[in-house]
Amino acid sequence: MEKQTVTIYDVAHKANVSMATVSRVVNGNSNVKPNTRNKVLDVINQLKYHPNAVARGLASKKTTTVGVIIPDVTDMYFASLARGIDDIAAMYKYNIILANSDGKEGKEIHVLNTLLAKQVDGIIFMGNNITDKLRKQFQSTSVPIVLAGSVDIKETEPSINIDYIKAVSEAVNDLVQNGNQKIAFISGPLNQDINSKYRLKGYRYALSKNHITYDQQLVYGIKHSDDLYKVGEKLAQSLIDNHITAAIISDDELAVGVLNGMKAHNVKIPQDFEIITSNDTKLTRMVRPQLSSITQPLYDIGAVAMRLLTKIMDNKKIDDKNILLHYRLVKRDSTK
Amino acid sequence: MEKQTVTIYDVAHKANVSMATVSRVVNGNSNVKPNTRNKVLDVINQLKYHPNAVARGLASKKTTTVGVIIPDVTDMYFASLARGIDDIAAMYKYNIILANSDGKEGKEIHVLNTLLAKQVDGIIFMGNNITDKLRKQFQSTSVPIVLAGSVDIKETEPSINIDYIKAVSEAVNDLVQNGNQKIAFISGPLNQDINSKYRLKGYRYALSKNHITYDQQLVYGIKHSDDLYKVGEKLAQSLIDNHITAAIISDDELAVGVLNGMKAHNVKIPQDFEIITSNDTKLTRMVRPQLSSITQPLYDIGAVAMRLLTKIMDNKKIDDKNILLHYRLVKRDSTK
DNA sequence: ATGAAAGCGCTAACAC
DNA sequence: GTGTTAGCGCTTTCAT
Repeated sequence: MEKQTVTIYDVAHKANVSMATVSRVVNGNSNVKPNTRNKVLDVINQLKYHPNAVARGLASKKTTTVGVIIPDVTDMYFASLARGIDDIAAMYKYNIILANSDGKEGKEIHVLNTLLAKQVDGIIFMGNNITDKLRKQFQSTSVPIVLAGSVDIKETEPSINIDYIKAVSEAVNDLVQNGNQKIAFISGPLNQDINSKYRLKGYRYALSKNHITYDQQLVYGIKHSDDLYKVGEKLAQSLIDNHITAAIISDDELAVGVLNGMKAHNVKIPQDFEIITSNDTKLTRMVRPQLSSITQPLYDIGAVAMRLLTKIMDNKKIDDKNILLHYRLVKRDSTK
Repeated sequence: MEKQTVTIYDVAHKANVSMATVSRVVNGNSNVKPNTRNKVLDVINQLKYHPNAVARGLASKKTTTVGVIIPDVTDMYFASLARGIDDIAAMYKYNIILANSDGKEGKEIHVLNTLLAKQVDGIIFMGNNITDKLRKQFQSTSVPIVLAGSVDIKETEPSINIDYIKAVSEAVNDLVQNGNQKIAFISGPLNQDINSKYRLKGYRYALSKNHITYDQQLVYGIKHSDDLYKVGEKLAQSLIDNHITAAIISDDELAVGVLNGMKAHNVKIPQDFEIITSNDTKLTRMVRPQLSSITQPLYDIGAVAMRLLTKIMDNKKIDDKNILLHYRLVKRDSTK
């Protein structure tokens, strides 16, 4: 009872045409007489013929699948991008192979190679850090790669991001305007470029603009952790001890942790402590007080990345390879 | 400068062996003299040969990829399952093609067929409702399918779930023990079996056990919506008007909405209103008060589903095709 | 232990 | 407009 596969040959045979003709109607090639087209279509229906994408992929050297490397699907930030990616992919008849990397270089490289082995037509990479080794891997393949919500300081690959430097700078400036002098910078690992070379830079820029001296003590670079929320929660004590009155935080879960941690210590938000977070995931609106945030067009970052990738895969020339999408600063209830 | 693909032929040629032998070493077949194996391995490294998975797929009729149909990756519940699925898939050297369906029958069927066209070796389906049409599609393919966190009232396909009836029943019983008489049942659409045939059943069972008459007025079946959180928030007024003092809620985002909605109306949680939610996503621990919840082993549901799928794909016989994983009731701060 | 050769199901020249 | 045919890169009998 193995489902006997019906191939293009069977259809051709039964319809009294050549395989080429069947292939043409299946692929919507216009060079087919309406008559024969219908005949073929009929047989296709009778036989319940379904094209085999693997065979097609081997013959045409295109799989209409793209690889998507993501640190963790359960991270709202990346999941939101992934949704944008998949929607646009579907729109262009692509499928995505999704692979979690935990942001670990080893996994990233491994998964990149299996994706390549599967002959994906393109790759969208998400990750907080592009190491030299990884960059080298990127460059050693001819398969197009686009970075989504992920910076490459060397900008060797096309990418979609927001201007993290300016965004953070604006946020910090806001905090200063509200009267804060001791503002914490809380982010993921500082050995990740996005934190040290972008966000922290924006932070320092805003401080200097406002003639506030940079204090290393106020910089919290969280090391890689499975549960940023908990880390944030535990940070509260130190924040209080250091007499800090505000924070710019790079991750929403981390920010929620800080928020709850502070509240647990009876610190009033925003009266005694202000928070601005960075990703504007739906979390920001679910906690109380709602978190003020840099807003990013999460879905669009993914969507634009995928759209850009399709262009590159189609060999269309692209004008801008490192695109910055618009961000805004949304004041909710964690700022005065 | 097109990257000239090096094939198994090139390796065979340069190593002075047949393609069959190269194939054997690549696939770890033991029938190769250590000597030749090493010779081949050497050449593989020199030539930087990488097997083409598409060609392999066509020849072997196995793609080592499985399709994963998910309503929405940005839904924490499903994303958590997806993570479990991918981890186990990776462990077994499978990749996953992830496709969002929005839980819409049309999309589900469409995506199922493109997955099949891509010759996936198996499929994991997640969705709140299995329609007759969908079930028919499932049955018309010989590709194994496993349902994860998704019930099929007819149990035609293998599935991994928790016992929703008992879980909800216990939760409601708890609410009654706490003195509540007017307990709302809040869930997604009641035309979805998981809500009407399972959860609601558990709710009614607990009520009758406690001699409380079932009141249709207290049953809130939310129609399909993009933003359950907002829906929940708006529900508060009605809950108050109906003098309801507790609720069992089927979705965490929905529950958070209700929680915040009630708080906005100055209703004290849990003193004046108790909430038990159902999925125990990390959201439950991020809001204040923290939500009491039925706890589900989210990651494991996905992991077990994938593991079961590998067994079926390997034609191993399976003992239990409809598996119920353990749940518990975790009392946090939204219950007395 | 190794090789020869026939496909896997389709596409893409190229010819007519 | 339609057909012929040579691959795409690999696995898998079947011999030896």
